[in-house]
Amino acid sequence: MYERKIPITLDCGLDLIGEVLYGKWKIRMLYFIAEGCVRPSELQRKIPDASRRVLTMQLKQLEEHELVTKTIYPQIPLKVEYSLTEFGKSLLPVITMLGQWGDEHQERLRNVIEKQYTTTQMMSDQMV
Amino acid sequence: MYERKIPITLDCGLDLIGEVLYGKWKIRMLYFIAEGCVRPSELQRKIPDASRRVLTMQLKQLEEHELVTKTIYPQIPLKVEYSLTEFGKSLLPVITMLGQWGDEHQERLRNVIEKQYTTTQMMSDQMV
DNA sequence: CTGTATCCTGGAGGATACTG
DNA sequence: CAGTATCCTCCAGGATACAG
Repeated sequence: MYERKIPITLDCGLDLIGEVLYGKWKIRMLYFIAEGCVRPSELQRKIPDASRRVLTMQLKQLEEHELVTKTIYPQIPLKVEYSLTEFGKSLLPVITMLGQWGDEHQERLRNVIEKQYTTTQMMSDQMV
Repeated sequence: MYERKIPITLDCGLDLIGEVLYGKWKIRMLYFIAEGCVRPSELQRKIPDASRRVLTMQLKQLEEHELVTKTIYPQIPLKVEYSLTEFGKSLLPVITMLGQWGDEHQERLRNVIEKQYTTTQMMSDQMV
């Protein structure tokens, strides 16, 4: 029907990127680090819904995946900064595209998401 | 440091697209449907790791989010086909880009992922 | 300030068996 | 063939308290 416009290897590419981007806050963190929020406390402020523990964990994973670099300044109080590696920067266009699509279809998205939400609501209301 | 190259609204765009793409198999399903695997059984075959139940659930969500359309042919045995809406098709470039990035960095990705995996292994080995 | 150790919970997703 | 109903597991992520 769509005549295989997409080369098959993509399938595996999706796996791999999924591996690296998996984690509730990772994309956001990359995004904010790119924006200049390079210290954990800044990120924490930007993403208040995330717990400190998870924030740290996912930063560590990003580091293991070589998307960010961690720099420790041995001061009191401690100062830590994260920055994107070249590898990490190569991901920015992808993230930008994700965000742009969401942005461009903002209204429609809000509609369909809201609609689905209220449907769920109705169902749980009926449960009572 | 990176001087805010990315417009701030992206942040919300990321939320919205996340909402719609959230689900272990959704991106894959969209991808395969675009490729011409339009029947549930075909998708099931392409994604054998997914359970029938979840496959159906996520298809239903994609439908609610207006990314796919469901067509039922009242035959025995039943025949069902899914196809991308225009809205859904607008997502293809994004998916393609995701997959391409993963594809292009395939080797490096395999390395860092593998490395992290073995690290985890070592740790759980030490646990013993 | 940054990071770790514990404990706990929600809910996504799997297995299985069933209906139409 | 397509979909649903139950039941169950597992772990990502939150809360909290503490340490360097």
